[in-house]
Amino acid sequence: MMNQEDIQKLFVKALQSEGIKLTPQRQAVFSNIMNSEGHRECNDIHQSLIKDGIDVSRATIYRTLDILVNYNLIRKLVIGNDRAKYEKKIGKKHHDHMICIETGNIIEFENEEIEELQEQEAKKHGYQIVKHVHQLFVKPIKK
Amino acid sequence: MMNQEDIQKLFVKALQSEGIKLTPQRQAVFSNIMNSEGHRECNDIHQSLIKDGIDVSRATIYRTLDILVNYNLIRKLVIGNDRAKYEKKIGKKHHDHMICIETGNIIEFENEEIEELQEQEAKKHGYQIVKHVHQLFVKPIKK
DNA sequence: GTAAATTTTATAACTCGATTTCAATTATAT
DNA sequence: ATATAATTGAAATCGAGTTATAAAATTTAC
Repeated sequence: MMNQEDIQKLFVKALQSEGIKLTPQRQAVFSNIMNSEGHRECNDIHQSLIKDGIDVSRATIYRTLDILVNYNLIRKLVIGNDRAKYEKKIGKKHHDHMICIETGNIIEFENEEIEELQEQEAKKHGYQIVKHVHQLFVKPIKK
Repeated sequence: MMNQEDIQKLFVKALQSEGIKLTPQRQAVFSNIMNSEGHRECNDIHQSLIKDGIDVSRATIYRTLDILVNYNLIRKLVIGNDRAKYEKKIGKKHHDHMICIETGNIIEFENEEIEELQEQEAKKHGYQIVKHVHQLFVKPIKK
């Protein structure tokens, strides 16, 4: 299990690797994501920061998110034509998403068997998986 | 197995259901897709039509593609941030896609087990699948 | 400690696929 | 034929995301 400090260190390291500095804005974006749950879009983060009296431009938020994605600290979710969503990744098990088309609800699911099968499927074609997108668009089963 | 005529009938029916007419432009777009293989974007279709001396605007192409998607005659593929791609659907078995990140090649794959498992996964959460997106971003296995 | 150099930021302009508006064209009905 | 309606293409618009740039903040040099 990773604690707050360790996570913060990963962030600092990522910035160092990028050769850029730890600024209040970048810290604010990072903290905001790390102290939240769920799937959040740039606007959510922007709003949330405003509410805390911190005004960071959307441009900076996007730039920071890009870095966090590249260093595997967060995951970018693109579902349909909606705005991209971001979720924290460190300390969380891999999972994919089920999206209820009636409510918009996003449900996380994990299935080792599927993961294994898709590896095999790639191998069968002479490839190895670098990343994957697996989204189920669902509706409730009516009783 | 479905022949050309049957497929054409489905198209006519779709237009009827929409309450719109079978125009030369719409026919041209439809024929172009049905007589082609692979994953094609609006521009590909536009270019291809131009080459045949048929000038249909991109607006009309997009409008027609939308209808074809809604009536399950073609499938819309959105891969990464690229332009949407379309492939004919009728007369083809369901499959998902593997995208080589080195060449951009798109490989189709089908895996009954995965299909089954994801159905179960949805069920487990009280849902049934309406549609799904399953894309593997891969690179060749080096020997 | 102050000035110059560098980095970072926010604003606003821009990008680009896709969609929509609207005037002009084409088809249909009477 | 004339009126009505549908369709089209060009251009305007959309919107998430990116980029240019000038101002602000920070760092570095002296």
